[in-house]
This record gives sequence, structure tokens and C-alpha cells, in this order.
Amino acid sequence: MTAQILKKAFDPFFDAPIAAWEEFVSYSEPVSFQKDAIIKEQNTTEKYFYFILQGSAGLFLWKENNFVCLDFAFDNSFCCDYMSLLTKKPTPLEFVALEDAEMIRMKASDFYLLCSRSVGQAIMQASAESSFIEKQLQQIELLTKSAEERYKILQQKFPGIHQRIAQKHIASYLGITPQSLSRIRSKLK
Amino acid sequence: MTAQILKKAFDPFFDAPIAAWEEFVSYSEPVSFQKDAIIKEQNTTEKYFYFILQGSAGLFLWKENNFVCLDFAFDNSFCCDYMSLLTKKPTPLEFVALEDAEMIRMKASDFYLLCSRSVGQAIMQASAESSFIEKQLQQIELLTKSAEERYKILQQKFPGIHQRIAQKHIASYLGITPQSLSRIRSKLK
DNA sequence: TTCATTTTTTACCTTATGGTAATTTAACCG
DNA sequence: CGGTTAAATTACCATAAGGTAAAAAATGAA
Repeated sequence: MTAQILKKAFDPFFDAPIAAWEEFVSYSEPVSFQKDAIIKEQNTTEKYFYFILQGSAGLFLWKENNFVCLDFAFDNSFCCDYMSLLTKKPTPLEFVALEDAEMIRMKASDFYLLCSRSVGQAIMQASAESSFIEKQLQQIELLTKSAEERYKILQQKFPGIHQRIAQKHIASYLGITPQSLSRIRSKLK
Repeated sequence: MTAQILKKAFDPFFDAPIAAWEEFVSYSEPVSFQKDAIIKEQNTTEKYFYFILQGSAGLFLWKENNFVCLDFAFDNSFCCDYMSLLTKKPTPLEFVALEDAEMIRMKASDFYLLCSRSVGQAIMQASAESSFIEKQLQQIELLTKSAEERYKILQQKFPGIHQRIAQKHIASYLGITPQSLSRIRSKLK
């Protein structure tokens, strides 16, 4: 059952009772996307909060003539254009399926509702906090590590990412061009 | 009164009743720091949540042989090693006064207590959310803007920052060396 | 399978930024 | 106020990464 999957996925991070996850799932609906499907278009407001059961997705931003990836999300993680969901305003961010994906999702209005309920509220607070921490870690990597080091860290965080995600997306996430990542990779092996 | 200052500072971002800010202040104590005072040492756990009444502070990370600045905080803003406060674990981050500063602060235990109270809880949730959004904006700047553009954006965000903060700290925040920032500045004028 | 398209690799040169060091300027302190 | 220290500037060269382009490889569709 889906609530069990959620509880298992998040138990290492914070202890929410199974009832909280069951409430979470009760507000959610299943949804699936094909690879490259645009889940949320740029300059729109996020309407859903997603949990990936299987597959992967990425949050992108248009820069000059190509996309930059701000975040990868894989199986058993929350994802969405969180900035837009929180501000209830459109953002230039695009949310894209990077593989065929099975997700569950909750309407934004239900997300806000859960935020105000005692059970769901702890989950939402933890979600905001862990999102901040992840972002700060990304900032630290960008400011203190070389592109090569960032690539190694990404591989440790998501082993096998190179088998699932196009190299150009990984390169954009690292803040370099696909050519540079290709050079780094050939140097490493 | 301090609660008024807090309400006025945050009214543009979310509407908390004055009672919430009064509760916030009731848990807080005044504290002052001299320029360059280390408010929290690296590899310790954050014990307080601060609000700056006057002055400025920065969050730093040691990199090889110098410090990198992750965040600046000026008058009328919250600050602390938020990652450490949330995880209750030590971080390599150092929190430093960049000018003589007047702050109020709340013990971490009171911060967690307020998180669980209905009034304070909204503030804490908003704090986590806005911290995330700020971090994501920083990540976007690092990934999509040149050092020169990032410098211009920083000046717009904190007008007069150059009169208050050492250039080497600004350079480290931008992800470049003081020499590079000096070159950019001489090119701009 | 074959063809078309996209992605990755490689090469060549350019550019932005880093490293070292010396000089000038500013800040700090007695 | 002068003297010491730290910070900012400037110059020189080194290096990591970008831009363009072309070839090779992989992917996807018919």
C-alpha cells in the first residue's frame, strides 16, 4: 500500500505515524507520465505536489538557448515546482519527466489544507526544512567544489544516474557544458 | 517596541498577528556583538535563532585557505546557522558579525517550542519556506548568471552593501576571488 | 533493419577566472 | 598622530571552462 511506501521512504528522516501518511495518500491520486512529458510548463503556477513511485523527473530553467537543471528527483521522493507551490505564483521553472514515471499527486489546495492539519503539518514543515537544507548543500557545492568534484558527489548521491539521465542535463545541473562534462568523464576513466 | 519592528518587517511577506510577534519577543533576549565577533563557531550546533535589529552578519564556510560567504543578513532579518538549528547537529558553518550588531535571540529549545504552538508555528513554517526560496534563487543565479551579473543583482538586493561589507566577503559570496571582483568593479566604472 | 535525429565525443581556439606577487590604499590600534 | 596590519588594486601568466564545429555514437521512429 502506498502509505507504507511513504512511511518507509521517510522514516529515516522524521517519524510521522502511519496515520499521517494514510491521510496524505487519501488526498492523492495516481498519475503517470511518459519520458519528456512536461509536467508543469514555465510561467505557470504549480497546481500539484508530487511523490514519485517510479521513474524520475527534473526541474528546469531556460537559459539563453538551453535548459539548466536545478534538481533531479528519483523514486521515493517528493517533487514539484516547490517555489511556485509555496508562493502560489507562476515561476519560469519547468518540471519535466526524465523517464516514464509513476507518481501520486495532491492538489495544491489539499496541500495547503494538510499544512494546517496537525498530522499533515509536521510532514509539510519537514518538507520545507529538508528542501532548504538540500538547496544550501547545492549552493555550498557550487561555491566550494570544482565541476569535477561536483560530478563525483552527484554520482555518489545518485548512483547510476548516468544510466538514467542524459549527460546534457547532468552537465547543466553541474553548471557546465556537455562538452566540459565529456572531457571530465574521459579524464576520470 | 520590538514586536512592532518584527511585525512591520515581515508584514509584506505574511500576515501574522501582533500577538504572534509578541509571543516571539517574549521568548527572546537582547544581545550585541562587535564587528568580527564569532557568533557561532564551525563544527558546533546552533543554539539560538537571531533577529538583527541593527548591523549585519554573515554565514561562512572554510574553503582551503579562506572563507566563503553563503549569506549576508542585515537589519530587520532573521539569521543563524539554520541548517544546524533544524538538524540539531554541528555543521562546518561559522556565523560572524560583519559590523557591530544589536540582535535579539531565542534559545533553540524555545524555537522548537514555538514551532509546535499554533501562533508561532506559522512564523516558523514561513521562515523555512522563505529560506528555501532564497536558497533556490541563489542556486539559479550561480547556474545562470555571470559573476558580473551576480554582482549587479547583489547590489540591487542590498544597496550600499559595498560600504558595509568587505569586498573579499562579497567576492566569496559571488564565487570569485577578490582580484576578479576588483577587475569587474574597475570595468563597470 | 534502416534512416533521421539527437546526443556525445573530440578538436581547436577564445575567454573568464584563478594564482602569485608587488604596489597602493585603507583600516586599525596604541 | 604615526606605525602596523590588512585589504584592494594591478600586472603577469596559468588554467578551467566556453564556443564553434565536425565526427562518432546512440537513440528513436518508420
